[in-house]
Amino acid sequence: MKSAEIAAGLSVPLEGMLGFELRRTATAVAAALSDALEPLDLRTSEASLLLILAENPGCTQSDVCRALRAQPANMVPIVNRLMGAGLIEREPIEGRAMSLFLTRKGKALHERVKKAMAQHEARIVKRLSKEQQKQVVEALRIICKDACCTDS
Amino acid sequence: MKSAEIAAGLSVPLEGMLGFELRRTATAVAAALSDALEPLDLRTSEASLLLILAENPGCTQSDVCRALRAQPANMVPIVNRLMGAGLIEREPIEGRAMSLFLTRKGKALHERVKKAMAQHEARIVKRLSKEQQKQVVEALRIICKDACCTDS
DNA sequence: TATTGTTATACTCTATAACTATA
DNA sequence: TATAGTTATAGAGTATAACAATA
Repeated sequence: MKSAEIAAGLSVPLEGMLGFELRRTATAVAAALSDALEPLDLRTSEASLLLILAENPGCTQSDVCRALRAQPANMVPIVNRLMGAGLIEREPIEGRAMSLFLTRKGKALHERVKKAMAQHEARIVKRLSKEQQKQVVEALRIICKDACCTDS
Repeated sequence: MKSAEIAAGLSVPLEGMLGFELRRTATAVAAALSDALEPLDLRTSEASLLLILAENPGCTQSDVCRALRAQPANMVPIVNRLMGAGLIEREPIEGRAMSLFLTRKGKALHERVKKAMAQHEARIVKRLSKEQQKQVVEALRIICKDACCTDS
């Protein structure tokens, strides 16, 4: 007796399928994170960049792209917005490559981002044991690999 | 030694966080499903509607919305496209409510959707035991609930 | 008046193609 | 030529507000 089925009176063949539950949960979690970051006036992608730059000062945009498996084109507006907000700065290094750093303001905000992220994470895993968390992350990585590659 | 870190040369503080792995995996899985449905000229949302209508002939759009936790406004283009393709039809029932059905063509395509969905699902869980699958789905549901509600 | 459906709109993430600049 | 970054654009999902139609 699943509550969703009762409420809607419908049989939902998708319930219980991993792909469907995955999407539903990821959407809910993303929305929650978005809410948590709103007071900081940051989007998820922007907050991720701050976290990465804090741990990897001086790395380039393409470094970040590879790390996040993002498209270089999609990094541009993110970097631009953070630069506009005075949170990060760039220095040319080699070729067209740009080295990225947090400004003092960026470092200060990063501390708040870290806190917000940790709270968010704690909230979504609060009813899972450490062991369960580890298992889920491991399973997600396996699934991700099998979904990504056309491994015959 | 995680491969992503080696490749990029970056330390990615997000790796291992449930929220991040969730988003990454969900994105990859969604892309894979999208590819799997492309030969049928269906998007994920459209395929989901076919599945639901096959099991709940005669239900209304708002029934579907509640079942999928979707916004009514977002159902309109989906329903329109499937009607335009001759896959579903509607009958007025009560108030403004419309009863939705699969056409013969829709039923035929639904069979192919079911097969494609099953293959997709099999692909993404192929390296997980039944037990693991169950655990992951259960964990996802718990996470989803805790992310959704502002449960103090 | 409450429910159902519709329109219009906007934001985010993701993706691609075509381009510029530099070693 | 290969790499890094940029521009423009497009598609898909999700969200809200305002509206129309019907019991």
